[in-house]
Amino acid sequence: MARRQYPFHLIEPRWQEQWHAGQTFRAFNPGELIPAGHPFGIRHQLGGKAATAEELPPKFYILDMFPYPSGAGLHVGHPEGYTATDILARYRRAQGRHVLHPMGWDAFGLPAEQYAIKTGQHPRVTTAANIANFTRQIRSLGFSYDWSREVDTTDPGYFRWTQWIFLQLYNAWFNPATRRAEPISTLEYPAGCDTEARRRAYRDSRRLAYVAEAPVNWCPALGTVLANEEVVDGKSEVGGFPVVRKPMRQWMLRITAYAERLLEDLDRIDWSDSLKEMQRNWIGRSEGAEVDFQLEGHGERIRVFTTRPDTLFGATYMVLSPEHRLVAEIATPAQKAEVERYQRFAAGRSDLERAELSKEKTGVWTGAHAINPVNGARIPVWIADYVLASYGTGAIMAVPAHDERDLAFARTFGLPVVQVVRPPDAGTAWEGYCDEGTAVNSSGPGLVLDGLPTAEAKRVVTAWLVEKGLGQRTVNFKLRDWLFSRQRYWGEPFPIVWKADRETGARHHEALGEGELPLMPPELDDYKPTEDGQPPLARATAWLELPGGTVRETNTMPQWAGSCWYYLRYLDARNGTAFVSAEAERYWMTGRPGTGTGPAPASGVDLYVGGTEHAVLHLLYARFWHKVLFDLGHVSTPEPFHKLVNQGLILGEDGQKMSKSRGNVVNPDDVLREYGADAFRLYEMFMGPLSETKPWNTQGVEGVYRFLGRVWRLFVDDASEVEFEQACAADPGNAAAHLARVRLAASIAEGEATPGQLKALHACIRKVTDDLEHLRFNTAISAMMVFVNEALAWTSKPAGVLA
RNA sequence: GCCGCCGUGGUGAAAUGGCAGACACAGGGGACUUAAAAUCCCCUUCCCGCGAGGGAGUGCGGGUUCGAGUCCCGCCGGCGGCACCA
Repeated sequence: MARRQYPFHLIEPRWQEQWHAGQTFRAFNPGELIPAGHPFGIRHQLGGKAATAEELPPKFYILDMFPYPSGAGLHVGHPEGYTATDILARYRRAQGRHVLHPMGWDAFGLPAEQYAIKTGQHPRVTTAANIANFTRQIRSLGFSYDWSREVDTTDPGYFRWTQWIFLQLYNAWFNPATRRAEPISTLEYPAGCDTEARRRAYRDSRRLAYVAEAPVNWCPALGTVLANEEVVDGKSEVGGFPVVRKPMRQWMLRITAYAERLLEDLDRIDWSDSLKEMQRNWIGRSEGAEVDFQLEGHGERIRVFTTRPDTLFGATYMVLSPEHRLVAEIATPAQKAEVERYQRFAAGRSDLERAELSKEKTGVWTGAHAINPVNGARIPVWIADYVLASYGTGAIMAVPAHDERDLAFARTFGLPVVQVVRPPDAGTAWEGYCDEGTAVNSSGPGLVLDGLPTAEAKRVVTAWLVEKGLGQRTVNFKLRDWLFSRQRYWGEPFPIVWKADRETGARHHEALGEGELPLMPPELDDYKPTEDGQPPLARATAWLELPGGTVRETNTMPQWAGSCWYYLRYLDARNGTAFVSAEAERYWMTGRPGTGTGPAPASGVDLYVGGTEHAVLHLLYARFWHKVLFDLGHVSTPEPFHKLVNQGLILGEDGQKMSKSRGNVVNPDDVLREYGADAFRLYEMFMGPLSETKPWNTQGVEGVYRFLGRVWRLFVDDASEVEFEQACAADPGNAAAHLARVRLAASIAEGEATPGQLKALHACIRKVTDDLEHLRFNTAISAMMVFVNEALAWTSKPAGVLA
């Protein structure tokens, strides 16, 4: 180990201990007593008072993405974001703002459960041990968190409210007229709902939390289903295990009802373009039309969705998804066997196989024909798995001349291609495919599109379809409802029971009352998932079975449930009667301009820093829950996170992603022991811009460590430094006492600063201030290096300039 | 394939449209030292030159501008996301 540049091992723990003992960074809610001696009370002259929201300084809420406390301990990526937010928290406090800067644990999750399966040790035990280790590591980094607000998603005092929020979703429906969630009691029943059973069925079909039997992503290796967002390239995001489609009865959350608002409200928040774009793409809004095609010799019509109704004249065949409800009806006897064979083939193909073979088109003709409504043309109806059952109407009109996929299919099966759009640059040869242009060959009885540009042609043909009762303008979304149940042990149990009907024996679900929360999970000896998708909770018969044939729901919630609202629990973490008090929520989430400098308080969390891996998971789910809570009057802002910044990934020294198998993982504990928390933090900020991906470099840590040594020597008298070293060598036990005898350097004196010294100081202050406002920590640090390098050369160092 | 972001020394990176490479790392030289470590000083984009100095230079090719790393157009390369979404 290199010689210690300065005694950080004595300085850092001392301050950390003092901050902890004195709750230095505690924030106070309106109405909460502020102890007389607390720094916040002294600074704002509120000591010994219970200040109202009006008396408190304007808020600034700085949030970190709380970690999953894994057994591996803290990763160097965690402190990157945490240091950035901590610097800003301290800066805003210095500006007179009331800063809320909390930390907690996203502690439900698969690793603890898998460890339990292997060892039989209860996840609660390993989770507690991991949290203790994370706490130690994070404390030793000296962050200014308000630990009085610490949350743990696995604490019954926390997940009680996660269950409560689920009940809010369960007991609400989305009113398309008001575009808001409303209590289920406002739901009006259509004619025909004349029995309680029918009303219940209708009600249950409208709830924001509902049960559906649908093909889901089943992961046999994990023994659970997964949300679309958790499946990457046909494999589980966690572990990379194969995922297959399987029809199962699952709990769903109606996030699709909020698709339009989730999209629109991106415009009112301050996120990076790339992140907003990712959410936009995921929501996947597309405008188009639904068009009905009459089947030849059959009463039914086939409805398709298209974004290009202007190409209707080029539709030369139709394709239904293999799962489409009309397939069995329309397949002609001659084709029936082949159609059924194809249906089985398609059903057996995993998502992975579909993705890998996406270039090769497969399909069969049903034997049926449909009539193109614009020109009366007789076109064949095919089935193919390149048409998805779950998007649009599960059926398309194929326009091979103007759609690449249709063209590939048409070429494979020798179907006709008819050009109906001429590209704008008419000079170039038409290669069988083009997007926008001018309509050609597109006129029939009562409808003339020829010569119209694509946008105009869309309008004209849609109006014609509406007039004839053959179609309408439609908007479709890629976003699917959120599959919300998991077959796991280590998650929140659903506050739901299934009651049996006395006459029919059929079961229906009912919610527990709020008074029955928290619903604790049962104790189990065996946490193993089952092969058939039965959750482990189903083994806990004593817990499961209630009087009168009633049984509990045995699925649990996904890990996202707890992280969907933790930023709200921080506002009032110890509240036993509400998930957050209305007053605390209003104070911390709605901005009130007031004294102090810095930007005006934002609506929602002022600054949220975290990794980009949650772009379409946590960040979309949390916005959805927040909007539901907003609609139901539980929170006062439409969006949870005003400004969001993604920290960049920190790579290993070899420029590769850090991983155990590559052996390039940097352990924060080692860095801390060798260089101290300040050097560690400073290095992570000095590496480069916060949002960039950048490789770790231990020599770079030494560079900033040397800088901190220069700062130390700028202030400390050379002779007393030598005495300190000698005293420590002679009597290591009293290092702290030796440290207290270290003197200020003789060159530091009271006295007038020269114009040059003042200029250097103010250039530094100006640069650092400006950089902090824009989160440019690397250049702020370099400005301080410049100043210190210059100050070291001064023979007389005025105390006023250096302090 | 589509969308987004990004291409600057040996490396991490700086640069409201105005002296490209601040600040560091690595490297080279020197001081101190018996020696090493630590510290301090000097050099360090590339090419030519002993030197003074000269020339080139921000992925490539064009353009706008008095002036372009920065703005516009077209390529090439890298990273991330989406990927049969009709």
